[in-house]
Amino acid sequence: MANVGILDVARAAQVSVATVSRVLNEPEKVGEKTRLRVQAAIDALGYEPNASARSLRSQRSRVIGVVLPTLLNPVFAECLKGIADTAARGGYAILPFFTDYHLERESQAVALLLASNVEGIVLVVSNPAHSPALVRLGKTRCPYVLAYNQHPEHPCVTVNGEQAMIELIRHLATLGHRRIAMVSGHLHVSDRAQQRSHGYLKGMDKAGLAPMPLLEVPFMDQGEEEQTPHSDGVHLASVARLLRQPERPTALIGSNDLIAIRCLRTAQQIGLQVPNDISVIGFDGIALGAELFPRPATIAQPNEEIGRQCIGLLLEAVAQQKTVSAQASVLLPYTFDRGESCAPAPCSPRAHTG
Amino acid sequence: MANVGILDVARAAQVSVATVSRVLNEPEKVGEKTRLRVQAAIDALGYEPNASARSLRSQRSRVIGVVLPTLLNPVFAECLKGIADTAARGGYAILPFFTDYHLERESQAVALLLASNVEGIVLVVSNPAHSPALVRLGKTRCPYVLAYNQHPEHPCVTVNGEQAMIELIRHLATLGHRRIAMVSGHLHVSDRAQQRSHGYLKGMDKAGLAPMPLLEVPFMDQGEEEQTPHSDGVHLASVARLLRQPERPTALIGSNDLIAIRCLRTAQQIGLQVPNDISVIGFDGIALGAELFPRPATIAQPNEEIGRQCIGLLLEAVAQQKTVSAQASVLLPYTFDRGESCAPAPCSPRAHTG
DNA sequence: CTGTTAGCGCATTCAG
DNA sequence: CTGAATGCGCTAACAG
Repeated sequence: MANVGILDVARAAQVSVATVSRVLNEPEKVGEKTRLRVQAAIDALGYEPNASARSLRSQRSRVIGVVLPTLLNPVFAECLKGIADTAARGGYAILPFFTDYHLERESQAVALLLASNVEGIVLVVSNPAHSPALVRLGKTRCPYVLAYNQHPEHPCVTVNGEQAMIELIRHLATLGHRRIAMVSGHLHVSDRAQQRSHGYLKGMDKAGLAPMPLLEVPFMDQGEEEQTPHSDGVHLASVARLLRQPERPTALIGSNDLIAIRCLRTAQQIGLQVPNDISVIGFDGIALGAELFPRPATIAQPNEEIGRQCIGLLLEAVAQQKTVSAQASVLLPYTFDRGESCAPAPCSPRAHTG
Repeated sequence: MANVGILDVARAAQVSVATVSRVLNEPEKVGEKTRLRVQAAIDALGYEPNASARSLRSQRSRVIGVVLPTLLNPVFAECLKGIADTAARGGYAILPFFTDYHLERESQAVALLLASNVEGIVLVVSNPAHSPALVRLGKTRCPYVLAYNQHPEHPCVTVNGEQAMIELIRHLATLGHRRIAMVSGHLHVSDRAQQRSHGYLKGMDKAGLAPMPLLEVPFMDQGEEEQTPHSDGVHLASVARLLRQPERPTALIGSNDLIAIRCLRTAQQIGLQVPNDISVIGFDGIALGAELFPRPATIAQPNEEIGRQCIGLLLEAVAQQKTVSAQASVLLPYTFDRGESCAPAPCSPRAHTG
């Protein structure tokens, strides 16, 4: 049992509790001999320092708080893996909360985390520009880092989604695509979606192409209530409608991989060949994509690395007793993974040649 | 900031700290008037009780520990969602650890959790029959519940994987399948895989069919090291070989959905039509399956519900100051989701008629 | 290098 | 119903 306290160890090792505490926290300040004896006692008794007491006394909880939208989107699961691994390696545990994209739950999570004496927080908020949770955090000395969000006044770890989109459009244009459509999750709950759709518009403009109306679809990892199930599986009605038109797009971009995968399904259901009839491209680079057929093209983010870097910045700040500055923000490189769902535009369906 | 202590509130409300503590923990024992005044002070100052101090003093951390193999398999992500949601609803936070199927990390996680004063633990171990982590836990008063594992001497929440497999085989036999093969993750790291493959053998036997050699494949969510990447995506060499044989199976069962999805890909890559040429069936019922085309058939487990029930049992036990008994184990119902990857056996490739 | 001692912030006896 | 006092288990001064 864990009911063996520091005092028991001290007695067993014939030393004072202070010495035991030292071999635990500052081993170098203890004599070789004593240290070994204490360590032996610790091992023998199976002593584990009480985390609560330690945290209360030292104001160091050895816990990092995490606030994520959802685990149902593998992006965040992958990121959390990076976070968890790195934190564990640094001797930290994590205390995660999931918000399902609800603003109140973002604030609530931050409040709970602060009360828990977490030494730092990594979070993904809906929109850093209008975030009650961030305001609350800002009044604090608690270091924090945003993941996936982007804002000049906050420390962020992400990729340049707008830039990535612009390059993607250029690439698609090179492949002969002219009718390129975008399907996005709700813009009001995600600055990522906003940036990406913005990049889409900008990219289309730069490429001299006419943007198509943005399709905003409900997204399974948004909101807590289930949607009406369809007997034949998930179905993106508006996308299906679009794809049935003679003037259908030759390329379809999902604002994230989950949406892209659903687009893929919708296209295949309709009987379109991917990528021969239509190219489908996603954003995120979730690992699961590699298992699919066709492997969806995607703008791949280093999701685990994003998590790792967040913890890295946080622990660095913690060590220096300061918060993470906005200048410490890092933009990680993304890569375009062509997968098997992206090809040159087909010439066939009434394409305006030239 | 959270640096407002109970004493500040007490002063502001003109009461003693004891009274403030009471309105927080036993409001009914405080006079209406006093309570309101104190509550007002709490709100005004934005007071949040210090979790560490509270935990230290009361031995109640309001935290549930969680030990899972990995987040890269959506099964556990979904389960964790159920855990997190239910825990939060009950006023509990979660402290998760991920083991990547390493036994030592299971023990280590349990040790850390015990030291953190968690009030209960839900875990998925490799094999409950030989689990150092469980042995350690058993010496404790800390209530725990196993998820997905199955063992008569431990409280477990899962589905009957063996039974499910037997029924699946029967169903496949009904559909005319005779050459049914199974692809499994490493058996030595998962009692689920063992049960499922055992069910396969039993089912084949009952159906009067000859079992085919079990294919054991490396699995992406096992082990921490990455495997050699293949330029054209993940490739199950042994499965591909099997599928190229003239006497190839007409149905392929993956011991979990991730494996099934990879089998799907492999089959499609080879040029087989699913489900016309071959049926592919998985196990787990991960939500993402519904987005794929073809939607993989699967034995669907209520993953979130499994998580919920674990927390339910745990909180119940915590309330009664006792551990969860093995008798409290629950076997949840599974359902066979035919998806779009399972069809009657084709007559064509050299099938032994009769 | 090691021991002694004083709280960290709160919940909980025990009086009143 | 409320207040004063005690200590949860540990770390951090400060002595020695």
